Amino acid sequence: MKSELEKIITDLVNEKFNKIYKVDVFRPETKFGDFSTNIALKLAKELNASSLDIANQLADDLRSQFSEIFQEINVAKPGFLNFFLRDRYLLLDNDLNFKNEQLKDQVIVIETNNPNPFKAMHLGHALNAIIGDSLANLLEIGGARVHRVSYHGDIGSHVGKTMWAVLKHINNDPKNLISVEPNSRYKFLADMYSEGAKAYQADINIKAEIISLADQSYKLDDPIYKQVYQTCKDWSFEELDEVLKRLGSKTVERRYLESEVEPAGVEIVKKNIDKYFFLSKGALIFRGEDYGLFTTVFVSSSDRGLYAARDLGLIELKQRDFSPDKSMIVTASEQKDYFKVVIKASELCQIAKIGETNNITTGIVKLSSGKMSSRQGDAINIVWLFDEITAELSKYNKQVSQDLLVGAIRYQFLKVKLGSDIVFDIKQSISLQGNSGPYLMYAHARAQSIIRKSKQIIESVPDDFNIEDSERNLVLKIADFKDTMAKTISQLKPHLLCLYLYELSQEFNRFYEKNKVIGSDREIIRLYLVKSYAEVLRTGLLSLGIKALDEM
RNA sequence: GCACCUGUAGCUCAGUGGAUUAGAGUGUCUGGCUUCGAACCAGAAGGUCGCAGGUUCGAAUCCUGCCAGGUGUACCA
Repeated sequence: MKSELEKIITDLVNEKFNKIYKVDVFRPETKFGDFSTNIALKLAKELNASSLDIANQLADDLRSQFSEIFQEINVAKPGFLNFFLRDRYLLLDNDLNFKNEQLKDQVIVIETNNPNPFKAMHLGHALNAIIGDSLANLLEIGGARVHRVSYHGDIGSHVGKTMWAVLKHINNDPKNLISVEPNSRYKFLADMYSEGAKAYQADINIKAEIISLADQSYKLDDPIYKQVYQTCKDWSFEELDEVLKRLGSKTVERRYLESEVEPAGVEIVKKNIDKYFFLSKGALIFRGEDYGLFTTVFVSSSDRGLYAARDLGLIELKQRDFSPDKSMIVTASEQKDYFKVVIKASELCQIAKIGETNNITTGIVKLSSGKMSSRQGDAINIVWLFDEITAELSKYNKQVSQDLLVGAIRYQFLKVKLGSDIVFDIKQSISLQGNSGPYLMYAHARAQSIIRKSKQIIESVPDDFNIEDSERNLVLKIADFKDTMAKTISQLKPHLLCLYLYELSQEFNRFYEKNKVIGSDREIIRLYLVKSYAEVLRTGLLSLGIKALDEM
């Protein structure tokens, strides 16, 4: 309805004052009206006239020309126009098509997760995966042709740390890997990494050993090393897949590994020597300062492609595999400036079109209190969070539904503005009350319960549709869905949708408290509202990767 | 040092030009289940919107300066 109103008023203003203005209509506080516009205030300056006079003129014209739409039009103090619509114009727009002009038919490749094998997946990885996956959903809904990919570090120092501890643990005999129970492999690798990381810090001789083992991850020329490495890598991905599934993320189309993109990256750098890359202290560097950035080493003095070269290779491979119009890389904000360098280099080397690659940055997950056990270093293992939330949920139900767990975690991470740091407080993060996933799920289950129990069948808008005061706020909120969704997609900000769905559910709960549906003489109309609400909530949650439950 | 980000209620966060009382959740206090699911609802208390100027009919929101915190800044990713 918002856009329709904007069009009506824009046309009127253009005709009346012979000027082209884009009129904005917004939702004011409910006491002022259903919709408002400040166009008179803006016109007053241009026309050098009283804003109240202009508002009154517009109000008169709208009243006489569109009396079937407007119940009432008020002019308020500085010059606001406030509109109250007739009931049937408040109805939900049933056309739930969210195709976005900018996204339509665009080929977009997006990295939806990037946890490393050979170590545990921590909260930061989970945040990254949840956001990446949800953004991919939104892009799809907006009409883009989305390719989900992932990228993982299977070479380098973290591999050395884990391998050192693993080899020690199995006495350099791959056969001993059998002693690790299949369901404890994840924990095993996490422990091995932790042990290796500690030893690396503590002992200078072990440090040298680990560096050497890290080096082997590139060459794999030792048969025993290779076999153990391969097994652990396979285990890692089996476990990562499992964790990602538990997070509610969709599977990726293509999994890229650092080991495979490194040669491609080094080749690009070497092709562009003395053009964009220069030899300095034995390393190949990119002089970022020339572009307002900073110098970055792409190939080390020992002729190894560093992460910048790998990212360059990755960009090329994605280009080759998908020829995307847009490529999105989701990372933590600490890599923001670094990616400006890589993207600049990729554009200069003509691997990717200018503006094609975007780095979307998420915040960092921080801890609110230092004293948190069951973690290594300062990284909390995501599995631990699963267990904590499951324990909290089981206070209500013996059987904790996987969908509810997914909803709790995803909502928790998505409700904060994309890019903001998340201060992780365990108490708050497992809270099932207030602005939380379970709150939304609960409100949905309540609505479904009414729908199940009512004997009335209603598929479309009741003929004699009208609204009572106690129902009005819910109707207004439902009607906001389309705009909210459009905004969420065009700005790629999931928190806008989260906030909306929460407020929507609040309105539903208030409605529920005040109005009896079943047995009421307004049962048909109210049942229609309940169904509309449930449908909007279900659709909204689904786009965030959360399945609304009918019962819980 | 330079660059970017952040600073809103005890805590965690929305709100980026609009409406005499700046919004949620949480925490504290109070009230509400013989009535469609109380993982809910209603109410109270709680804020110099980091500080100081400026622009504007109007500023948490825009501009300038300052203060505080975070992140990045050549061979880790």
